Amino acid sequence: MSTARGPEGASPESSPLFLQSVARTLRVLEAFSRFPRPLSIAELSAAAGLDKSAGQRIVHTLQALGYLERSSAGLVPGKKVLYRAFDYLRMNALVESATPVLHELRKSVRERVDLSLLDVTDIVYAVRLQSKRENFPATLVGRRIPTFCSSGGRAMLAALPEEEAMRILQQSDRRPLTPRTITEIPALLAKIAEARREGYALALEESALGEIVLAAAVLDIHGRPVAAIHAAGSLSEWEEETFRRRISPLVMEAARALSHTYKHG
Amino acid sequence: MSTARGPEGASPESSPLFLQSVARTLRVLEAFSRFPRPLSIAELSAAAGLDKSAGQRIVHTLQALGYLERSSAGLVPGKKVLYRAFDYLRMNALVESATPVLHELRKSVRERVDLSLLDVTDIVYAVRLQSKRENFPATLVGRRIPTFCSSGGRAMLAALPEEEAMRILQQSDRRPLTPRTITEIPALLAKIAEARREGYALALEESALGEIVLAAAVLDIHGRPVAAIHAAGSLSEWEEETFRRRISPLVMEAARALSHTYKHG
DNA sequence: TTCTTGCGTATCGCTGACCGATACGATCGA
DNA sequence: TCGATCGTATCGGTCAGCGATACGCAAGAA
Repeated sequence: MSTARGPEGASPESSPLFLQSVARTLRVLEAFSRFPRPLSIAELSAAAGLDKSAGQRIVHTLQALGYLERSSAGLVPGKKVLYRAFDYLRMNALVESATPVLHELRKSVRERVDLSLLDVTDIVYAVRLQSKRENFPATLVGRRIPTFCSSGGRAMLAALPEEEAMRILQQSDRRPLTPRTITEIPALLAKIAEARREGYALALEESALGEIVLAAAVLDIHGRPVAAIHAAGSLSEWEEETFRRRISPLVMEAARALSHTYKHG
Repeated sequence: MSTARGPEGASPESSPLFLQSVARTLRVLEAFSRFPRPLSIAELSAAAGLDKSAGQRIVHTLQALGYLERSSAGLVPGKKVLYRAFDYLRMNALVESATPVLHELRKSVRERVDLSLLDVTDIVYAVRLQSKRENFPATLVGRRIPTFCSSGGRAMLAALPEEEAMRILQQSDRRPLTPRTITEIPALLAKIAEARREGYALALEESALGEIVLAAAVLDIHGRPVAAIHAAGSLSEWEEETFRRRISPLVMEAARALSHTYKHG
């Protein structure tokens, strides 16, 4: 997100090894993240900070390669991006071993269960086993939400050295996703401390209204958090206390089964 | 795959608008498709047809941008590729409207159901609702299998003008995936004709042993096939005739519900 | 130990791939 | 009939990127 860096090192972007042509290419594809609709060449160029000519060339090439497609309303991402996601998922040993565990968990909790991966200030959903009808983007693999306001994110922050968790909180864009999103650092630290104490984290309507989510961190062989297992229920069907009591042991057990096994990175 | 082209036009790769730097970048990311394991800079460079220096620069940049990550055993795809897949899926109106339909279908057939998208000689799975334990890569979104030997692919070929279907068959790399894969053009044409007649296509152990798959095509507003809905069962539990009789009406109904609605392209 | 091989990393002068200004035709609404 | 905005195409200048080269390190063989 931000270009802000710690005081320590030279940024990778200023290295002579950093190719602006590569960065430009990816900025074009990333435009759809901010503007999720068919875009014209001009819009893509503007979103990527390019002039019309540069945009035209990059779009032409990406289209020829299948990373962009023309729809009636403009350019959209191409099917090739799905192939690349497949490459990611199939090579990820954690995703592989988590899949049967999640299915098992899904059977016992009978609610939506997810596996998310930690990516500093965000978490990404890598496996999702949904239950009921929900709003569409929220059910997709690749979906990203802020670490600070997700149960899984906070479960992982709780497993990090405090100073490191603090740094991530400070880097985060802490705009609330719902009226109930906790955004103040002290309150977040309290929730993280609670997660450390209990072994799981809970989020009440912090990323979607009406939703209660509980998560536990998956640790790698060095004890560092790499992923989290979530279980999500509806507040129309669950009391907070019942949810905690019934679901947390199952989620923690699933997370423990995956922890300390692989190097995961 | 092949660079072979029809006689008609200048290839997009020879256009002055085609940027080799963009193509090189993507060739690096595509290396994992052929070599699904952590790769060194040297291996990535070789796989992408680059010398060491060019590879070093591109890898450095992709890593800085989060499209490559370092694992203990080498470089692997980065989480950013998942974000791009999310952009694809959330913008795809067909995927969106198919999701509830697939859930409904899943409930009535109680077997794995998928939505696949046509990409000329391949089909890509875009939504997957699995049932039992299966081999891992076969359950992932983004997975690609040849059009000619998948039930969904053949259902879509049946909805194309014959000459166009023929051209796709001829372009295809028709190496068998299992001993039971049908690879001869006349036999394939017969299966396609059957699909056209029945309204659905069937594949018996053609992409995975022990698996019976049945699919129907989803048509866009112009009547062109854009996707297919699959239902997959195990031969240890199903007779072919029972499967056809019980499953085909449900799959065809689901495909019909999605057809002719959106422009889809 | 010493040599070798392969790795990641870093440097640097040359050059052609790419830049961006420019122009043209089509489409669409006002 | 305009003007705005789109996609498309052209072209000479130049700097981003090329690739040869070299260095340090780690692992394995001799």
